[in-house]
Amino acid sequence: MQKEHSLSKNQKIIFDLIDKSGGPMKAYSILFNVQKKGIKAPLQVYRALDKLVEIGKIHKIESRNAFIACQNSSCQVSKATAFSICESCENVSEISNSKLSKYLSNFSDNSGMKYSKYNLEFFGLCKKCKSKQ
Amino acid sequence: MQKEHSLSKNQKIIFDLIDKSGGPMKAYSILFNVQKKGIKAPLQVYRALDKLVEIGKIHKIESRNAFIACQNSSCQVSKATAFSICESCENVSEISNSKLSKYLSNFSDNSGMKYSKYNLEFFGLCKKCKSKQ
DNA sequence: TAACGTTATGTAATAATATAACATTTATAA
DNA sequence: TTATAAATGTTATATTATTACATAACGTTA
Repeated sequence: MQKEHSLSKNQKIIFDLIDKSGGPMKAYSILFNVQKKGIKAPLQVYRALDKLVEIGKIHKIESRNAFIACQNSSCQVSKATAFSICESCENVSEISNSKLSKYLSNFSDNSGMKYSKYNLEFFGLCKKCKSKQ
Repeated sequence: MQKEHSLSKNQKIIFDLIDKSGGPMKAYSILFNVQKKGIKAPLQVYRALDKLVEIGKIHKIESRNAFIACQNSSCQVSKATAFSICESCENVSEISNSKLSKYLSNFSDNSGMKYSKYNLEFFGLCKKCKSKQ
């Protein structure tokens, strides 16, 4: 049993917003959406985002500067993430494929470096966008 | 035989700088370094970077907002990239491992989405930094 | 070479993303 | 309950990237 993180007020507000949105959200869009709840400054948002990333409740989509709620219930920490990104509609989903994660977690090259973390982003067209072409 | 891209003036200046640096460079650091060569504005840098990324001469390290010269001579287009990043000294190197690239290029999940591109970033401590701990 | 389309360049302004610095408050644990 | 860590609030600013518009260079082909 792992320790459950109880979120602080701002962390909870921001996590709930991202989680409910169902997709990736950008920091300033989050800020705009939580201003009515008293969160007024970028730093308040970034601090909550940092913490949420740290504990694995959300992930950052690096190529998009956006944040998405973890869709993988077993994901306690963000150390092995993989996403599929549609280059047309920008839909993002988290890939949870145990073969892939096993393969990457065990990957080592000839540098002698041991990797403790990875992030993988796949790009293409989702089914919907493909059919619209 | 693939078409050889001849770089324009600005593209060449900027590629040479990044290539010679031997590591990742950030856009505004590039700008600072090429001002003596007449490139004065961010947009001139970003335009050259965009083109160089497009033709595969450089890659963007998304998690660092930095650009590195392609270290893989066979890399004509940036569609399958993997990097190893040291979280202490920020050294970055491109991984060229045919098994890995084959595995990822052929990867498909149950979404039915066919991926045309991917970017993978591994994180850890390089040998040097590990030994210093 | 003239005319055309495409690619690259120059320049100014501004948008979007993220952090520094400092003061204060709240939660946690010894 | 006191001390320590974690979170918050606020202002200012740093960093990264794009919009908009004007001009120049290049490549093709009539």
